[in-house]
Amino acid sequence: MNAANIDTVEFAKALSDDTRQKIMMLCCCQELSVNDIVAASDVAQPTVSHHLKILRNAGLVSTKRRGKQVLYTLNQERLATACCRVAENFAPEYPIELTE
Amino acid sequence: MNAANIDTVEFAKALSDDTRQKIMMLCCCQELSVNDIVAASDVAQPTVSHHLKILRNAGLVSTKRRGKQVLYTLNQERLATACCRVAENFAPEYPIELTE
DNA sequence: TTGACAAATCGATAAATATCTATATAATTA
DNA sequence: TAATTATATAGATATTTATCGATTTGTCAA
Repeated sequence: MNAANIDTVEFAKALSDDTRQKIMMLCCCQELSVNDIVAASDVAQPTVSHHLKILRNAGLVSTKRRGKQVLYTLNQERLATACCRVAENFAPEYPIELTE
Repeated sequence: MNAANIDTVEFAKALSDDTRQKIMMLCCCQELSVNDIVAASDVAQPTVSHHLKILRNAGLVSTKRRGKQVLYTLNQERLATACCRVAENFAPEYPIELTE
């Protein structure tokens, strides 16, 4: 009920944009508001929201509201699991594991 | 000189299409001609060639000519390496390793 | 060298997507 | 409640991409 329901096409689509990868790097290991991300990127606020929605639909970010702000953070576990799933599917001869 | 030069956006773009993932599954663990792939898929030959070109540019398939045919096979090592690279970048708290 | 087959490229078209401005919704504060 | 701030959504536009039919290029065999 976790690794099982990863859609590898949706996962890859979510990853397949430079702006989104930048956003992902930004909110990796920390919680950032949308405005924080806008300030750190070079696109407009609605564009950031658009990308965050795609990432959220793919399960790659989690959200939490703090007052007026919505905080986003990268869902690293999901991401690592999805990477393993892709490798399982397409590189069965090179087994990959989540260490620890 | 291997893991280093993986462009994670190019990698994700290559993965981010249903038809391409089907093609990848087909030529995983075996060498297939373009016609073999066309026969096993539901798209036209130029479309298959188009997708193979994208996969080849991303280093995800290797080619070999056999007479009139060109054989394609999935580059599993590259794929596994790319998955690890993505996980390293975006899930540093969930270290992943190529076992063995 | 001509004919046949395999794959790649070209050019056109349609669908998907990234981006923006304008506006709506949500939450807080005066 | 009205004003303010933060985010999401709507609608428009431009770019990218997937797809196809037609053609070209490459390889082999008669």
